[in-house]
Amino acid sequence: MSRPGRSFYERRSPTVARELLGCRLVRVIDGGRLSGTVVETEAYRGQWDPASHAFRGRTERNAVMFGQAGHAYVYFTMGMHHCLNITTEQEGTAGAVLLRALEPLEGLESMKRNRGPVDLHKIASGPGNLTKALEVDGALNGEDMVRSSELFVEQGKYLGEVGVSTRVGVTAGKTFEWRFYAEGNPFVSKGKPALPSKNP
DNA sequence: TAATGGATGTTCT
DNA sequence: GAACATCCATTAT
Repeated sequence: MSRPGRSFYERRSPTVARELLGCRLVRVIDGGRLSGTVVETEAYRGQWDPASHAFRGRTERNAVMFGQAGHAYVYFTMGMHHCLNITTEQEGTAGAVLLRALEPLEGLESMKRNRGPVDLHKIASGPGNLTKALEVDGALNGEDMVRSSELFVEQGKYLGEVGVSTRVGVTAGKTFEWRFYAEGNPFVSKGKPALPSKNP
């Protein structure tokens, strides 16, 4: 299985996000492989994207988003969870793709141990659950996923129908439909409804 | 089955 | 001090 090269990631975030569907995310721990097929992603960019961490410019936390493409951007959110992104775009331009859900392939027993007794379909469904299942945390922030032996992507192609929607859990930037998912795949996280019902 | 809110810590205003 | 790229248990329908 080959890996996408640097140039795969050095493109616009939404393009990379769509093409990551069907690829395999691999996490190596103590020589064992935990992996799964990417079934849900979200694209984030920089100054044009008000939902992005990089919208207000470079800070200590989001510096990785401005660097070379193909690196891991891991951040801690909501006091509880880590989220895993892969940086995109040309160096100097901010961009990243958030990995939201995997369909588990290898290391299922380890993932179950990491997550506790939950439904198989939910083991790596949702960005916080995904990082917990694969034991990804801040120590991997900045990791070069093109060269890393601990965390990387293997080439794959998704041939099914691609669903598109607004991004989950963001309050700004709703004009961009930059969430991509494998249509009908039970491992995709449902997220919040796109339009919460409000009384008039 | 759908909606609500608490846990929890980092970042930015 | 407020907001936040979340998750899940609890409550209401």
